[in-house]
Amino acid sequence: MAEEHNSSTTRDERYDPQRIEQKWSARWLSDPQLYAAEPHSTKPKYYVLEMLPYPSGALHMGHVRNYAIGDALARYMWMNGYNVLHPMGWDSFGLPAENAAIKNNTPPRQWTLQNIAAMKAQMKRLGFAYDWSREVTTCLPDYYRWNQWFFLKLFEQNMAYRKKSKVNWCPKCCTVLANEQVVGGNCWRHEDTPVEQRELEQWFLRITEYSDELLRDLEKLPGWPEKVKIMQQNWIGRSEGTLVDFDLGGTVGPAGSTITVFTTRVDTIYGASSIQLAPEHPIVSDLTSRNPELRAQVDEMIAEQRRAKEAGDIGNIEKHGVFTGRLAKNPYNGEAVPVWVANYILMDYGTGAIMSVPAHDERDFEFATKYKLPIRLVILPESTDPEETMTAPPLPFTAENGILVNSGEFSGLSCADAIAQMSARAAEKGFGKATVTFRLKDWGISRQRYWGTPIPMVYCEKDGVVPVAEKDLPVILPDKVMVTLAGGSPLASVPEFLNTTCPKCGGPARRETDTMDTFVDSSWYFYRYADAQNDQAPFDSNTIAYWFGTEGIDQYIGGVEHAILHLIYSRFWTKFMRDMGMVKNDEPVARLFTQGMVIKDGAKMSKSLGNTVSPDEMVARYGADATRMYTLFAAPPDRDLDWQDTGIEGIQRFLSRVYRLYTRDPVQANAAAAETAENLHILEKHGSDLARMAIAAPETAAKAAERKIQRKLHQTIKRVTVDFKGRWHFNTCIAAIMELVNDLYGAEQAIAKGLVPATLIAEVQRSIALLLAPMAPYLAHELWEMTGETSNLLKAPWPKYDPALAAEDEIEIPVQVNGKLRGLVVVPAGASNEQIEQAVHADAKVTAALAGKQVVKVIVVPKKLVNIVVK
RNA sequence: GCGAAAGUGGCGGAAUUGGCAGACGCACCAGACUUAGGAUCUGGCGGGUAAAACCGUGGGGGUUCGAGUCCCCCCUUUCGCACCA
Repeated sequence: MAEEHNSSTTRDERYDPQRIEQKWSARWLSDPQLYAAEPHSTKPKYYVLEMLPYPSGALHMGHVRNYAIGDALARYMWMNGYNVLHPMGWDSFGLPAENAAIKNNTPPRQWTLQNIAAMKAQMKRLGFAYDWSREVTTCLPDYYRWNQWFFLKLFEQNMAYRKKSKVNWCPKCCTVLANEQVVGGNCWRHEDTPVEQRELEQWFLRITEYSDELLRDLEKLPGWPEKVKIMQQNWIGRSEGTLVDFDLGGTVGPAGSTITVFTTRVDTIYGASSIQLAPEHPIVSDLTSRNPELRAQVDEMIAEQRRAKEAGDIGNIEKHGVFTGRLAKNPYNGEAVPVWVANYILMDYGTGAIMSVPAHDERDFEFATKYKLPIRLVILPESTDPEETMTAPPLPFTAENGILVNSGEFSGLSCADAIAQMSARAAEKGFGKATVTFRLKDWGISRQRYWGTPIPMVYCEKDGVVPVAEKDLPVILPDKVMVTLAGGSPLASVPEFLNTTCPKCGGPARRETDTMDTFVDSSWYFYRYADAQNDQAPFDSNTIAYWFGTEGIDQYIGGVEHAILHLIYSRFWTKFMRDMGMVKNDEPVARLFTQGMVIKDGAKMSKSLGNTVSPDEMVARYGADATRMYTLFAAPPDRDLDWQDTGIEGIQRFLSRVYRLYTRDPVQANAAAAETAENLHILEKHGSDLARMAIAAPETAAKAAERKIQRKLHQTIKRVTVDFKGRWHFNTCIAAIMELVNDLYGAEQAIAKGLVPATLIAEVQRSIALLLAPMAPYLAHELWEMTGETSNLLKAPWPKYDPALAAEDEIEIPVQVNGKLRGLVVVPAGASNEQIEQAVHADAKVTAALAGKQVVKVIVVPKKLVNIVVK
């Protein structure tokens, strides 16, 4: 103890992040208004948002990186005079809380709130500048009651409906998953657990109502990564095609029954040689009703498809099928074609029935070859040369531009024209029509779990399915629940919850016991931030209009893993709210940034690989500033970051060097400079121009030293500003500051000798504090104070550079001969081309390289380079 | 199979529009100061050479006075999609 006190004189000399960070942390925490957004302001607004975490118990490096980027941006915008909204919250419903409850016998609520407290403390220790007065915790009734409120609105608008259907079931989660939550046939949370198919009664939201708009409006999002937009586009999967009815001739099932096929290539229909049905197609049961052997084969196909789907390699199964013995009539040419059932036809796309055109589709070709079905060519390649006779292409010929042949009256048309005319014909004759199908399906939100928002519906024997009255919200999630993973919704075992009265008739009724998908919570949480305390409505529309404007959140930052799930649901929710008149913006997010992963030893950090790095440990060892700054320095933010333990030490070394620039004792520095004269001569021997000058002409030397530092300062401000604002290349911002610091150390002798005015030194010190403020806020604040500043650095104006001061007096021009570097000439910055050429010809190295050669051409690129072409 | 991104020293990465390839950092080497150094400072650091020449941005072609950067072909890695009719 005593020793620590004794060392106090030297303690201040050393960069001690723990001491500095504790000091500032205490100050920041004592002012809850510090990072508060202003409700009204004359300043321009800026809403910067990072994806809220799931409160798993501890932040990982991926979080730190994500939040370090957002925090740097928020702080930068504050310094640029914006009214910044920078909130944080907790995506706190979900399965891990239930698993933890089972494992540790801790109630989910308690477990979750403990985790939130722990992670919030971590965030505060890291110094992230959040407006905690707007904190959103999705598992608390004051938030989830609005989920329920929205559900009622959706129900009113017929946008929420109940349907029995085949759904994805994760046996580990013991609940249903949305299509978006199935990754390669497996559960998104359990990547090695195949999803099963179950038939269940479920609540769905009609996201497909917005299929077209969700696709079209991607064009309104120039601030989104192309990659994310393409992923969404693929997910929505819009496909234009034609429905065509093939008549079964009344031989099957109800008289006059038909099979409707969906095709994108109706132009090839004269080449159709069979109909292929999905094994689960409803008409198959009619077709197989008097043929048990056929039925058995179909059942085996269904089982096979299910197995393949669960194994995630549907698409690789070998194609096979079985002829049903029936024929169907092609309405275009009257031809009767055989009806087959095939294992490669999927019931959940299109109509579950296709026409098979082997000549112009690879899959059909493979199938037809196997079963020796006719392969009839009906499209020929479009010839570029009109003289050339059209020749038969190799099969299958799947190009989409060609000319129809063997297609009756449509022969001779181009494929595009034929599709239009043939679709029109179908509509006219009543056997089909042009149509659009989507891969996107309605969003199933029922979950057979406890820890989620109760769906506010009741079931009454008399009145059926009845919504809970708005005034009775929230439907509170009961605390006392035995959570188990044994099938069925845990809430069904809580009589106090389950048994209620019907809002309509007052008679006995049962509550819905399923809870909502947690992606409901995250679909609109960022609106709640803008008006988090509102207990009358989810939010006030005028407040939203202020923070969202017409384009949405100014900058959203998060991982690309949410490219489809969260981001498509959020877009849907915004469009629904807009149609309800609640918001004016069409899209929730104007600009999206997806940062790269944090990896180590070439792999994503994971407990199973044992390559995790604990933020707490890093903060304890190197401080929050170094930890944050390293995540910004090690790679540009959009790329994966390869964590290196020695890398963060380099950052800490840099911060120490910066700190020392402010603490260097002038007396000691002067003592060090006592040997200046001698040092100058040593430096001169090392080739220091400044040293040479200081001996020969002290006045000129002083000017030169001053100018050199001043120029570097302004160049640095410029580089940091441009890279920060324009490109988000924090790594090069930091590199630029490092260069400035290196130069200052290089000028140590000059400074010690008093060649550099104290005012300039002070300006440099203030500027470095300002430039570091977004990235290393603790140290920056300390340095700011050390320069004698008393204003709050958080909102101090970002430094400006003077282009005139940043400009070089002299520039070095590389000289090439035939494109190879042969010399370097130094000319005044404003030198004309003639002057440059003169200097070039005066250069010994260049003239040597030119000796005996004939100059063909001299290229002078102003201020850049000279290239002399010789023979 | 389709689509996208990437490939630069021992490593992470610079090079904004075609103009000195390798900024900055790590690691490493040498030196200084030290009782000591896992502190700090100075210098070196793509290959090659005694020094040059020369060779170098995944490979091969091309455009250009000049290519990491633009064009064509190919290879590798990562990610996304995948019987989507």
